[in-house]
Amino acid sequence: MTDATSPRPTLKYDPAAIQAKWLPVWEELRPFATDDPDDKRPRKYVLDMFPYPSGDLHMGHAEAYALGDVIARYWRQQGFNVLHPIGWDAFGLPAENAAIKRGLDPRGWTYDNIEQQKSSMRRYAASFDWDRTLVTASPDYYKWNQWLFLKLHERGLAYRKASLVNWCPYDQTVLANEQVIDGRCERCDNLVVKKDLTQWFFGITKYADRLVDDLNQLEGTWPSKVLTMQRNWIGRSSGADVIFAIEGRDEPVSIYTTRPDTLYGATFMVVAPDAPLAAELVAEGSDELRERFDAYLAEVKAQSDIERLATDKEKTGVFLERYAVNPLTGERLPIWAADYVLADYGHGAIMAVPAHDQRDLDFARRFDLPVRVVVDVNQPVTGMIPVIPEGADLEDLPELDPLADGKALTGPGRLINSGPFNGLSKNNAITKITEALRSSGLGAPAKNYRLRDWLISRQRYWGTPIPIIHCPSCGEVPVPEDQLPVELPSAEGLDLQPKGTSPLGAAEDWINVDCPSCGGPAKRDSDTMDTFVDSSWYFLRFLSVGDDTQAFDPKQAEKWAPVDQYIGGVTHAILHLLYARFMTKVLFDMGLVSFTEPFSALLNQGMVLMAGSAMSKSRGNLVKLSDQLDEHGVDAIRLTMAFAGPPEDDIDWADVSPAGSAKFLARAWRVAHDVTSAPDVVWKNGDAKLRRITHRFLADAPGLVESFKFNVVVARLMELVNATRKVIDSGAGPADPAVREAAEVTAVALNLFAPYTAEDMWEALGYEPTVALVQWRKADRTLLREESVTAVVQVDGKVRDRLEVAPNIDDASLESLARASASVVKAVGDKEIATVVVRSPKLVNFVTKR
RNA sequence: GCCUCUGUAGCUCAAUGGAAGAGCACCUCCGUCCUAAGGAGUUGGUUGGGGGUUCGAGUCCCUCCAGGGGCACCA
Repeated sequence: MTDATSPRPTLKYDPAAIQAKWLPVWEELRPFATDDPDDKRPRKYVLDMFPYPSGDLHMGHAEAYALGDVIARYWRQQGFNVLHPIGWDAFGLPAENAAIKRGLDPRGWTYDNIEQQKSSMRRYAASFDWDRTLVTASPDYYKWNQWLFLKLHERGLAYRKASLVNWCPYDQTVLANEQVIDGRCERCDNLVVKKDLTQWFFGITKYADRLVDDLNQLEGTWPSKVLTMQRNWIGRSSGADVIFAIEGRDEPVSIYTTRPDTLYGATFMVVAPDAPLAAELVAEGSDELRERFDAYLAEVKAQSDIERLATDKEKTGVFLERYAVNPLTGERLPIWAADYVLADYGHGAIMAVPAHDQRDLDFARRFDLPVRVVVDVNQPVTGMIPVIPEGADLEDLPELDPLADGKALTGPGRLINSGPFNGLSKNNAITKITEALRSSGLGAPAKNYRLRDWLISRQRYWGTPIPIIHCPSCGEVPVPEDQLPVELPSAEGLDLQPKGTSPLGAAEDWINVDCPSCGGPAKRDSDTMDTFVDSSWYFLRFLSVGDDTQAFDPKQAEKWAPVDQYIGGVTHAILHLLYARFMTKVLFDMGLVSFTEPFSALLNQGMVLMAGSAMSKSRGNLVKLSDQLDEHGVDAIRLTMAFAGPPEDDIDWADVSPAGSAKFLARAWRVAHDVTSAPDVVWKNGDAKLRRITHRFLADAPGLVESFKFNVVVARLMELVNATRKVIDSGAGPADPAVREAAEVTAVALNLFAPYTAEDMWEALGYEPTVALVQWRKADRTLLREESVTAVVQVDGKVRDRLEVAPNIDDASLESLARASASVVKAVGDKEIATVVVRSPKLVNFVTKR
């Protein structure tokens, strides 16, 4: 029926069939296992942020794991032994809330979801090492959370203190600062209130400097956006502590300022109304003053954070009828209490310099306080050179009157009204005045941080129990290491409803224990740990899953860690990454790891949107991953994720075409099936043009993958397939060796994006599975060279001629060729040539005299 | 308000300071009993606007416009 002239019957590309065909083969082959101790390949650790098992996988997971898998598969093709594990961040509120709602144990709900996600990931063909999974909710994981807690406790890095903490009235639990977004609970979006409670903290502020400084190591391999966010969050600033005497008080008061140069411009002092100092200062005042202060304090405390943070809010405050003394001038400064000064930053008190600080200026204008300019910003300086614009009329310079125009002068300048410091530049004055204060014992250089210690205790059930026993006679007693883990008791019979105290407190059999120290009756700590503790070190546990003698084996850490490439959403740009970085430094100090940063490189993938907005059930724009997989096949979805754009950009599902991806895969697949030559054909006899395209691709793709330009790789692959098709249909034909070569390269490259299709092509081309372990072929450099290139000849920048020349032509020959061109001669006419720019072999430009 | 990134074909993106390109989509044609798959081909641009540096600017500088992100009483 078929003869030479009729088209070959079109083969049917059936994604469902090839998925069913290859999945069991791979399960059998275990191509991604990393358990061979004799493996001599160099190592790479590629890690995707592990998922929270809140249901089946969704489009966001599909994107993240598609992109992470490109990287993992790529490094295998480059000859690396790639560790690419997966686990579950399985503790936390959603499981507990779901359990309450459905009357189930969080355990069952969590593990059911894990099973579902696991089977979806397998079908999705993510190249995970399935022998290295972990679940943070399992006792053999959280035992080591508890162990770490005890280690931090030993080092004074885990401690309990009473403080005003963020409290979510809906979830009935405390929250870390990091979990409060715009004054609202990160999880449930309800307004957060402040509560005075005794809670457990990790001393992350002790590491603040290192957490900032070590970010420099990550410059270039982490998104600069994330580095900025980390720096902002830690919020290091430097300046000076200045000691002010207080009239009628024995003890002086320290304030912190970043602008010691403006000390002569201080016209009043402000203390935080909720700081102990404020209460003390009014204690001896009139009844009327105390009443006014108490009313103000009550008002401030009643404010939600969201109200306090409103920047356009008018300044409020109360004059405390007391005075401080400027240590350099002896000037009396009235002391006010105002809520724009925070009790828990610096010393809870400031010197106010309204001329040079916008907040102080707003306050001064509101309460008619004096404003004195001490830095003349009309004399700005860079280094030693004044930069007043040349010819500027000094009379025309703007008046220095912040009181009138409401704008504080924050820029550089020279000091005025500052006694012996007049004439110094701002930066110079900062040094000089700080030094003057230090030598007379009135101050010292100081640093401050926005970062606060990490509040880790939670009054909820579904988390790691804190391994501390409270004994009436011995106090806080750590659970001895050999008694770990402190297992979470069954939820059965416990009321998990949030009520402000941990549900564990009601587990009588569990909470009451003998004190490990004195043997007397004692109680376990009933709080559980923030789940960010779990995820702060999980990347190390993957190296030693199943080891019940240690959290991780330092020798394995030496071998694999730190993570070479971490992949995850930008939503974790602050919280998770900061905590993992902190924990790594603690482990470094303990001598357990030899590195100080956990993730050498970070890739943030964007989100998957639908028609411009985030997908959600309530919006009714939810695209179900399982539907997409059923309709288009796994490979088409993975390819769509990679092709949609740069990984860090959001993908709008309304803008992409999974059907188009499937069409391309079918084309590629058919090309492989059209190949008629045998695997041992001699490449060099193949079509030269196609071979050049193939080898260009081989040469370019690695660099593109390594710079995460997956979309460009896919576009290049499409070009390659189109070119191959052309040779098959209207060129040298399907038997040409170049066609086979191109098809093989396509199969190997497609393994990155579409592993099922790639495997099936590989089989059609006559090879055994699995294509995932086939090495990337080196490009043949000699094929990349063009035998001739087009040189552009310009006259005065306008293209006048094009010349076909040898790629290695020298400047002189190219110039004389160009000079000989008729169109050049015509364009130059009788004008004189002034300059000739030669950039062989691509360009000659004759510039004429004008 | 401050800082920052990005504006190139309908969409997604390329282009060491040297000819403005690719993929997808669109359109036309071939093919087919019909439809679709499949194949061939053609369109498509003031590189957000303006100014500057340069022999030469998408690329460097200034400015404006638009969008994204971050920070926003942390002294």
